Parts: sequence; structure tokens; C-alpha cells
Amino acid sequence: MEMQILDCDYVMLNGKPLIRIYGKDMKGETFCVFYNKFLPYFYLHVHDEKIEEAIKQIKDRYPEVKIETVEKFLPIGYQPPVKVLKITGIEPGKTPEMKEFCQRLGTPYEADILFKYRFMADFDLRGMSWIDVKGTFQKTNTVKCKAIEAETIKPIEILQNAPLKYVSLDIECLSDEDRFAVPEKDRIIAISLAFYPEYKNKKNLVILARLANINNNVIGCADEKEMLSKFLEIIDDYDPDILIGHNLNNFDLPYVLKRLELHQLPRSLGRSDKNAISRKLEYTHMPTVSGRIVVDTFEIYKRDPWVKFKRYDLGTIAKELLGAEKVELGENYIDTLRRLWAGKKDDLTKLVEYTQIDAELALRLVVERGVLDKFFEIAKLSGVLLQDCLGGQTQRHEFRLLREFSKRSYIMPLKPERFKTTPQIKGAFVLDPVVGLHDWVILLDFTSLYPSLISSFNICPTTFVMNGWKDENCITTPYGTKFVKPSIRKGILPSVVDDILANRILIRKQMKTATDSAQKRILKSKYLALKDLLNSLYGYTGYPRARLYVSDIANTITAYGRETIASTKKMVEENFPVKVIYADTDSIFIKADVNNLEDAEKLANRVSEFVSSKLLGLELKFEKIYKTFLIETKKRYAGWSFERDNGNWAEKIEMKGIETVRRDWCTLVSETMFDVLNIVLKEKDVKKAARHVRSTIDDLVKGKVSLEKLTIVKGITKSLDSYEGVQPHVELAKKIIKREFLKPSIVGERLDYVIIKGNQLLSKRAEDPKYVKEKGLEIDPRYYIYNQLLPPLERIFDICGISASELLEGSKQKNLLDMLNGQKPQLSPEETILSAFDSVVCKNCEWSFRRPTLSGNCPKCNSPLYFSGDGSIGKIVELKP
DNA sequence: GGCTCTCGGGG
DNA sequence: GTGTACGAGAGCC
Repeated sequence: MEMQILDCDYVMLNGKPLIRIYGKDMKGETFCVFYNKFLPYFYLHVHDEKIEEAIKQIKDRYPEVKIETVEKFLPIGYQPPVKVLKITGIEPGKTPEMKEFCQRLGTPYEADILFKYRFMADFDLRGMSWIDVKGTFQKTNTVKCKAIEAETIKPIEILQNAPLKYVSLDIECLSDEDRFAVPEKDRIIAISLAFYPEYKNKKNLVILARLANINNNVIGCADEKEMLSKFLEIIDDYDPDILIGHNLNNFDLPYVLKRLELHQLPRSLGRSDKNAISRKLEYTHMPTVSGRIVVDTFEIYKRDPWVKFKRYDLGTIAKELLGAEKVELGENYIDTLRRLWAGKKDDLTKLVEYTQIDAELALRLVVERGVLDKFFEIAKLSGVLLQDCLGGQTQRHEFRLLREFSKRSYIMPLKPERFKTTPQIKGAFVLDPVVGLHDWVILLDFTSLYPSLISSFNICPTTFVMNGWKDENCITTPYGTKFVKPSIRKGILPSVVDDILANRILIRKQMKTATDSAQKRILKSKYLALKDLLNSLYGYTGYPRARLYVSDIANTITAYGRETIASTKKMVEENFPVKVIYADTDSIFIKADVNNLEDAEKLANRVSEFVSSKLLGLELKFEKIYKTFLIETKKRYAGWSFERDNGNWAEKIEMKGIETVRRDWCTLVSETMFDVLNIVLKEKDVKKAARHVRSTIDDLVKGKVSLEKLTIVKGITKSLDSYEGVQPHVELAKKIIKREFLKPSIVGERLDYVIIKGNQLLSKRAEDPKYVKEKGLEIDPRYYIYNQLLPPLERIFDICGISASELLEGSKQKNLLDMLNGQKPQLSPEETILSAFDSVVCKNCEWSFRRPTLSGNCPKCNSPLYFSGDGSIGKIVELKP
């Protein structure tokens, strides 16, 4: 029988561990493979003369263990193999205790590797890979699928994936009190399921904790308990491989499990008799549902470095990626839900529709977007089970390396102790940029710089020279560390890098010839998975809690990186008529004396070839040309880029580190920023950009900017009196509570606000845009100019040689004051000062700031702030908004 | 510019 | 289950 591995666990049976591998065959049938001929073991390194004594002590304490002496290479430092004890136990669960006991006798190795992973490593089994099993079918009720007692298990190579079944779930709960639902008190009223492929010709099912007759896709139940039983029944019957939900790990799954427990129902969501669990620690979650994989769309999308969202709620992600709209329950969620739940058929139908769409969207975010494809391949390449690939990167490298180590008779260290302080790794080189607006800038970067360096210089814990060794056999690094030459011993880390690079070339070749679309899709995912693994390998070596963390090694890699980029700069400037204006980690930006794309490209290719030929094992690749390039500081730049795309030039405006989309900025700011950069970069007309800003300010003063563009959003996350300091949205919340005294609570809500004109402190002038519209209130242009528009724009204009005062003045009006006044009557003298202040000072403690604080008070001593400026020193006028 | 603190999704 | 794992952005000097 051939099947693809989905999950693996073990149980103790008759005093012996029984390994269970869950998987699927090509037809989609589920199996569980049992294997009972594997026992837990680990290694112990003790001083040669103490070996006999150690064996005796272990035997006395643990008579059941088997101890052998074997030859192994220790993982850190180049050295000959040593004798170590291999201690084989019976119960995996006893190993931690044995490990502690052995720590007094010597150094244990591999004593903290999960039993299932020990087994998988030794049998060369990998998550999502295929195995060939010979054995006999077993009758059992410990698992819910066909069980096979295996005689032999062999890995086999199959590219395709078995057909998987996905179910997405979303629950609705109702609390009687006015707070967020908690599973200890508040019941679940509805469970919504969405299936792929369909379940009994249905895409959706909603199970209600109330008798109802809505339609074929709704099952009414007498109460919550009946609903939960029905839910378990459907999961068993449909038998999904993948469980999906938005914030499933942190909300729906633990909630359902807790309610099942309270109703004394089995928590049997998995494929075995093991209870499903969902544990949270720090911030990451560890759901365990035997035989199935739990996928939380919130966690998956939040971790994805390629797509970024302003917010990660289901509505936002679904809208952006699927173009789908979520049903909104309106202003007061709890009240609406309560009303719908208590209502007649129409109300209930609305509730059903709401929860049904949520489950469906989460499902589509996985299936339609194919987000798991890459993780399938990461599992196959690293060996880690699919469920464990969805989390951090460390495990992937650790397990891959464990297998490479075992193959070569090396043993792995234990995980380092927690909270151990470790030396800081010195990071990459970032050149101080030549700040300004430049023409014709070429970007080149080293492909996979750190992995290439690991490979070129044989950098690995196993080749690391820790004591005197003949220099002619070593590579001495710029950090001062030494590694033996590959001719003496090739490192494991370099081998892994080479393997990934070779694999990548192979996959790229296969991608070109592949015709089948399913095959193409898998190859593409494989390529992405290889890229991910390669890019995160350096990070692993520099992670203090990695088994193979050696600070000298991480420091060696970055030192080589710094040396590479510095010598590249020198080399390029000495051999070509160019100036390097910026460099960061593995990329350099060079300013060239050219005036068209083709010449720039020719030059770039010459530079690329030259540097690549001089630096062995490295490739400096031509990336793109910036016709115009504006750099503010390290890591903050924008440019008009041109890149080859299938032979043609593709152009776009790029921004790095210049935040145009920030939650606490209104859209007017991002729009203006975007317009300004477009004008500056494409037309190189700074004056025109300044005019654009002035006209925006003009519109603002004249009240021509729509409230939507001025709305700022901030969440109220805790009770109002627990906020320290004065914040506009908190003050607004207080106002709203006062106005709508029937409103139960505001905690957990997101507040939209605009800043209006008035005589109070800034923060007291936050107001609900709807209220502003109703009452015909006016927004405060000064706030939007000084606190929103100016800060980001000022920096851009500054480096283009236009100061803030020039920005504000020079239009029809003489200065900001006149613009602010517009058609209005004259302001009081106190307000005049606002037109041209240089800074804000606190007269009490003499602290000074560039801009007024939101509270209007000094953050240090809380006394009122004063404006200073207007050209004349000493002319300080009290802030009267 | 660098460091510490907070908060996220969900009902 | 031989486990014990966050990271971006805001706020503050």
C-alpha cells in the first residue's frame, strides 16, 4: 500500500510504544499505519575513564535500558570521532527524567527529540512524503480509519499529492453580560461549516443550538449539547484532513473544546481516540488534532512576508484577496446578535447567512489561494510534519540537519537552555547613503549571499577549528575564526546549501519542460520552498535557541558579508566611472554617468560580470535601474524603477521604509505622499510637487477635503480609565459613552475619528465623523497640516531643498495663517504664532519639541507647552488652540 | 536614531 | 507529549 504522510503520533500499548502514521492514498482513502518495533534512545558522552562507572549507575537506576558503546562525531568543532553511550529505553515519556539523571554523568545528545521525529529520522520518513507499506490490516477502534500493522515501511518518490479534504469552521457565541464571550460561561449558538470538496452535495452547513427550519443547509438542534454532538458526528462522517478557521487556534478551537468538556462530550475531533487539544504559549499556538492538520488563516497570513495587510481581520483579507464582502452585523455586534438569535425566521436566516459566509471565506482563503502548496513542499524537503511547518522556521532546519547529521554519524546537541544570555551577533553592513535625489541609479545584489558564503568558505559547526591546527589546512576568516578546508572535511551546512542550490537548478529546469498544470503548480511551490529554506538558513545559525547556535559562526558569516560588500564597493568604484551611493547587506546602489536604460544596463552587466569573476562562489546580479532615486536615510528610499520583464522594461514607483499606509494616518496623507513622490520621481519637478501640497493644504483649509480622507482609526482595547496619558480616540470614547448613555460598552470597538476646531486641547477635539456631519462641525486644518501631512512630507522636501516654511508659504497667501484664515475673521494674536513656530517648548523644564504633543502638555513634567519662533527669539505665546 | 512596550485576531 | 516557539509598529527618550 502506498500513502502520503499527513501526521504521526504514538501511544503506549502493552508497555511498549506504538507508532501511528496517518496518511492518504491517491484515491483519497485514509489509513493509519502501526509500527511497534521501535524504541526511544539517546546518546551520552562521558569521559573515557568514567564510562564503566556511568554504565553501572544508569543500569542501577534504570534496569530496563539497553546500553551500547558506539563511535560518533561530536557536532561542534572539527575533531576525530569519540566513544559515546547509546541508551535505549522503553518509554519515550521517561526520557526527560533519564536525560536529567545522565546530565550528572556526562553530556547527553539528542535526548530531547520527539519520539515520532526520532522514528521518522531513522526511517527516512518526511512529512507529506510517500511511503510504501507492507503489512496486515488490523481491527481496532483506537483509530477511525483503516489500520495496518506494518512489517516494513519504505520511503518512495512521488511528486503528486493525494486528494485532501478541507473543512472550515466558524462559531458564534452569545454572552449574557456585556463583554467578549468566554467559553467558561458563554454558550455557542451556532457552528458554521464549509466543505471542500462538498459534503453530501453541500458546500455549507450551519448547525444551530435552537430548533429551526430555515433551509436544507441548516440543522436545528434542541440545545447546545445536541449541536456539539451533531458537529462531532459530521466531522467524523466527512473525515477532513485539514481544519480551517480564522483565528481558529486562539478562539474557535479552544472554545469548542472547552464547551465539549463542560458538556462531558468527547473531544474527539481527530482520527484517533486521543483528545484534541489547543495549547497557547507566549503567542504561538500548538493545536493537536490527531491525523488532521489545523490551519489558522489568521496565523498563516500574518506570517506571510510576501503579502502585507493593514489589518488581519477576515473582512480585510477576504476583500483584498478574494474581492469578497463579509456580511456586517452593524454597529453593536452583541445587541444585533442577541436580537437575531431571539428573533423569528427572518432574523435567524440573517444570522445563518452571516456565519455561513465567514466559514466560507476562510475556506476560500486556503483552497482558492493554494496557500498550503508551499507548506506541502517545505514538509517534503525538511521532513517536518505539515502541522509543524506552519509555525516557526527553526524546526525545519533542525530536523533537516538532524537527518543529515545521522547519515554521517554525527550527533546533535540538546536545545540550549532557555534565557541563557548569549553574545550579540554583529549585523550587516549598511553604508551611510548619499542623501538626496539622484538620477540613473543601478541596483545590483548578491544572490543568496549568506548561503553562498557558508558554502564557499566551508562554514559549519563540524568544520569549526577550536584549537591549534595547521594553518595550511584551514580557512582563516575576516572574523578571525578558522574552518578546515573542504578537502579535509566538507561541512554539513555547506552540503545542505549545495544540495538546495542544485535542487533549485533542477526544479527550474523541470519547470520549463513541465506541461501538466498540477505538476507545474507543485514545481513552483517546491521552488518557493527551496528559496524559503535557503533564505532562512543564516537566521537559524544566528538564533540563540538553535541546537547548533555558535555565536562565532554567525559572526563569521556576517563578517564575510560586510567584507564582501565593502570590497565590492571599492572594486566597483576603482574600475568603473561610478559612485556607490548606498549599500545594505547584500546590495549596492551605484550612480552612473548614463542617460538611457540600455547604456545603464550594459554598464550594469559589465559590473556584474567583473565582480562575480573576482569573488569566487558569489554572483553579483543586476537587478534594476532607477531613473530617479530619492534616499532619506538608511533603509528609507523611493525610486522610479525599471526592470526587465520578458525582455521589456517594466516600470513602477517603489517605496521602501517610507510608510504611506499606517493605521494612525488618514488616507489624505498616504494619497498626498504618493502624489508627491510620483511628481518628484517621474517629473523631477519639486516645485510642482510643492504646489500640489499647497493646493492640498488649501483644500483642507477651505473644507473641501472629504471627511473619509481625514478619518483616523484606532481601537479601544481596554477599559477607558486604564489608559494613561491623553489620547484622542480615548477621549472620544468617553464622549460617546456620555452622549449615548444606553450604550453598554465601547471596549473592543474600533473608533473612527476626525479632529475638529475648538477651544480645547487637541485630544479633546477628536470627534466621530458621523456626528461631525450631522452637526455640521468643522475639522481643524491645523491639526491635519502639522500633525499629519507635514511630518512625512517635510523629510522628502527637505532633501530636495525645500523647507517647511517654503512649503507653507509662497502660494497666493503669504503664510499658513492667511491660508488658515481664508475667508474667516482675524484670529486672536495668540493664534497668530501658530503660523510660523519653529519649536514647542516647556517653560518649566526647558524641554523642547518640534511639534506640539497631542495633550498640549509637556510629556516630562506635564505643564503646558508654549510655541516659540516667528523669527524673533523669546517671543513665546501660550498655546491656545 | 535606537530602545522598550503593546497588541493582534475572535464574539 | 523525549516539546515550552512572535513580531510589527507605536511610543519614548
